[in-house]
Amino acid sequence: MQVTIREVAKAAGVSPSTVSRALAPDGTVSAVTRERVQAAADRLGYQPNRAARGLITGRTGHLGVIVPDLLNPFFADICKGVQARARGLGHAVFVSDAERDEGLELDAIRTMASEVDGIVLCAPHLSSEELRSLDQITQRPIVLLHRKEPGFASVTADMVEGMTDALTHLHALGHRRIAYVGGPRSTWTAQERAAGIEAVADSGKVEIVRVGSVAPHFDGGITGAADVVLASGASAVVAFNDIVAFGLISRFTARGVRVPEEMSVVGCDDIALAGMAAPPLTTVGVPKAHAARAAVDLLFRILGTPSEAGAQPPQRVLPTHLVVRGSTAAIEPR
Amino acid sequence: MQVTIREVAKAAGVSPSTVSRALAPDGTVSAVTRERVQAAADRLGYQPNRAARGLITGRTGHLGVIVPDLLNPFFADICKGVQARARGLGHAVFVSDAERDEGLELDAIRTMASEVDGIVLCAPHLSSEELRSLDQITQRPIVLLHRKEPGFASVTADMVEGMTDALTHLHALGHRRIAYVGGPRSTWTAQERAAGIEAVADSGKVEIVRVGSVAPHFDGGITGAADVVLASGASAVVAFNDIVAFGLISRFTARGVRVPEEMSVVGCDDIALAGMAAPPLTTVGVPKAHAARAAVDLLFRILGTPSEAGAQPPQRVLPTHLVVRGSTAAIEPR
DNA sequence: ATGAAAGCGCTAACAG
DNA sequence: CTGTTAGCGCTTTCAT
Repeated sequence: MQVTIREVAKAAGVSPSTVSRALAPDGTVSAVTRERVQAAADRLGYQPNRAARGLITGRTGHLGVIVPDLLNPFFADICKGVQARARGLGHAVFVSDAERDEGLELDAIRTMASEVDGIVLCAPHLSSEELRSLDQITQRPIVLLHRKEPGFASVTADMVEGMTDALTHLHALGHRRIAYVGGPRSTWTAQERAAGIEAVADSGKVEIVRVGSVAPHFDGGITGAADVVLASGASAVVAFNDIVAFGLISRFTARGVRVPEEMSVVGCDDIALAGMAAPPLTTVGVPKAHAARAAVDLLFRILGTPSEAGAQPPQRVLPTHLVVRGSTAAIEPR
Repeated sequence: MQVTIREVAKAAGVSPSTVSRALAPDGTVSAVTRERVQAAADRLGYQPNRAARGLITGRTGHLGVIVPDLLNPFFADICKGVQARARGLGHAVFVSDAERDEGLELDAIRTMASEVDGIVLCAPHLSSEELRSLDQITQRPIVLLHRKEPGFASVTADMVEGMTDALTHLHALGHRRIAYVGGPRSTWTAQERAAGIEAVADSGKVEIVRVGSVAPHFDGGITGAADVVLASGASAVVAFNDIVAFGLISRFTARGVRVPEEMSVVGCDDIALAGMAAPPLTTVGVPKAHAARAAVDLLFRILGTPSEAGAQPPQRVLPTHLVVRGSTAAIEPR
């Protein structure tokens, strides 16, 4: 069936434990032995059985990542980043798609908890209470990605900065009345981004028209929001994310409103397809792969250091970068 | 740390082996004992340790899925499908992104093999020989997704049908000279799709202009291909996939060629964003989630039945569906 | 129907 | 530096 450590031991003429040590990064073995064991292992195609190892070390060598929806390229990107970094650190990763469902997010965490060393969690739908309660149950460290919560380690993007840049950019182009189409109100992300907008609105340089909240996918809800934007007299619109921005543009185009000549549109996330759209989308670039890698690194740092009870785990905030493309333009002089 | 079977045993006043039997679906225990054990397990919040179980049963309860690039929504969709079905069947899934690299595809398979019950493999970059050699090594069942290979179970889409539909659609719109921009020549997928095109080309109803092969992402290579298409005198183009189609459209637009008025474009895959683009993309819809589910089901069927040596494992071919949107139109009368 | 014992493949003491 | 011993948590003979 599978080549075990005993067979390698026999082939190398040593004991199983010596093989174990020779293959461990910090095992105390002579260089000669290590080489001989390594050769035998390679020749036999030995793959250590992580389950057996985990049984004794308490480490599974597995990481988990939970996202609300893999169909959203934003999260696919995150999975890719987590996976790449984890591989670099010798860990395999379980991916769980929670289907934008609060219950499934909880389920996924509980199921995973006993099978991984730690979890990178993107769970915008979970309430703070649920999040907190869960920390008691799963004894595995969790790093929140794109969500900040007291008592949790996290990696987030500075959305106040991002939204400020977006609105400043539009202001510089002459726009004074700007619509904001928000995301699902119950999600942390939507609240965070809306807060970013409000922070700027308070400055009074531009007038913000708040247009409800839409589901972050391309559908009827967005169509309605687009019509509201059109009726509002705004000359530019910032969308909750790129997908929503695409939906708005599609509707504007259908209504004969040209982007960016008659309406500037700014998305958020900078998913890969943002640059491929017509017109290419100006958007608030949120770090994805980078944030994912940072989250994994944070997880490993926590795994490496015994957590002091009561201490606030590290929270890392990454910068955003406004990516100016073709969907924004100077307001037309009349 | 974690509640083990011994603690449950003690709490229920029975032996560990009885707990094991009581909790197994087909364990031979008296109803009373089972109930008592169940109660104790629930009370203590017992979660069986899959690693320990797997060590003895040889089943891990894990599945693996390997894709060439999670950033391509096509594969993200597949991961989502695999994950959803696996969860329904009580399995967690490892995802591995091979970064469009043949070596990493092989690595991923080997690494995973010892940790999963089976693998859903999307590996367009692997050669047939590598694939075959690998089957000898990993004793775990593999289901090929969107690739067919003798000796392997597989789930694929009928690309001859898909390409036929695409070209028939364009023919009906009056197009007679149609370009085809192919994908990376070394990949199975590109060969398969090109073959689909050739099957129709042989019928002689339309003239096919074969335009090189491009990497399936939005970049300079596509720009060049778009220019070749423009110079070829074709009035329509079929692209290897939707991403390439987006790239072509972008270049056409930049060159002042209107889509679909002056150039019809057909993509392939029907990724979620195909319908959100401007214009919305006409594309050959390839089953993704459906194929992913079928692959998982096939994997479980194989796991459930002892494989007969030499027998050709099942190969399932799914239909495609042409999705007509706004990027194709009747040729303009002159 | 239940308990005792023997490992699955591996690592971590403990000797030597 | 290396071999021997003893399990990790669980299932599975084999007795009873």
